Amino acid sequence: MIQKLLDMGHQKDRAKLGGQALEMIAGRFRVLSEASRLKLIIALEEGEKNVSALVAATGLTQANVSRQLQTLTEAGILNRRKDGLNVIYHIADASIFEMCDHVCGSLQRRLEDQAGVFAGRSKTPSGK
Amino acid sequence: MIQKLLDMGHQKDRAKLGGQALEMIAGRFRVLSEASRLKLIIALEEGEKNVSALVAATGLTQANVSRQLQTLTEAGILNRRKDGLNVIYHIADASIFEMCDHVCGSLQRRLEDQAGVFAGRSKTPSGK
DNA sequence: TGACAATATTACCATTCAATCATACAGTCA
DNA sequence: TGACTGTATGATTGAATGGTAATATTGTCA
Repeated sequence: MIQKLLDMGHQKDRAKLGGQALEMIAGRFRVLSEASRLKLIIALEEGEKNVSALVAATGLTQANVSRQLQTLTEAGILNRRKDGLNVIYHIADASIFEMCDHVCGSLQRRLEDQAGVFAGRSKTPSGK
Repeated sequence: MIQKLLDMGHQKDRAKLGGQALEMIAGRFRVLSEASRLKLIIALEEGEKNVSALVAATGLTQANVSRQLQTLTEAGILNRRKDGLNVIYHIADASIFEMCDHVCGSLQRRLEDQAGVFAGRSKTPSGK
């Protein structure tokens, strides 16, 4: 099974992605599909932080932060390190930020097209 | 509000992304967080298809395909075009595929690291 | 040791949502 | 017109999960 999953990366043809691989990809997207988790990721971009600092930075409750950090860590997006009473989290997979930028760009293009419609200069008719 | 969202793309500093922008980004990820929808996207990579063809290509039920196509279209990822009885869908935002490749690469690196642990040649200790 | 601080976990509720069935709608052709 | 095909849409159900409050756990210090 591990091998089957590893094959995924070497797969030239996305059409041959198996159900398991698709589920893994979908799962990764799902981890990023919650604003609270994105908040945590972004707060960690400027440097590693312990839980208390993340609570302060995001305005989320301690229990919630702890929970979402677990999700992000299990997904391999964050790493944790203990330092006395503190647990310090940091970004383990910086490619996350490229993904966010990708989405931002995509959303921006979309919004600009929509704005264009209202301005009467539609370039990309939305086949309604 | 539109302007606030448009600002998103010009934002140099992700830390300043507002709550609305974060919700939009999370929403985009959420659309991609279901294997059935990824299946449809991948099926459309080789070219536009009508609903029946997508049902055949994915093995999903017609009602389900129709539902997910609606979600994808509303998200701006697909476009629709009517041709007689048929409704033909095609990719509207090809950057989706780069995102999938990104995730694939990220997952692959992660799996290889994990495999390395089992092989006794761990390069990236997982701070457990 | 006891008191305290930082983090994690448990139990729970409320919400979201994918999937399905049945049915409605739209377009074609006889 | 009616029969048929392709697609969309309620209505419903079950499962997953985010948020929270309370509590447990872990480590520090006096």
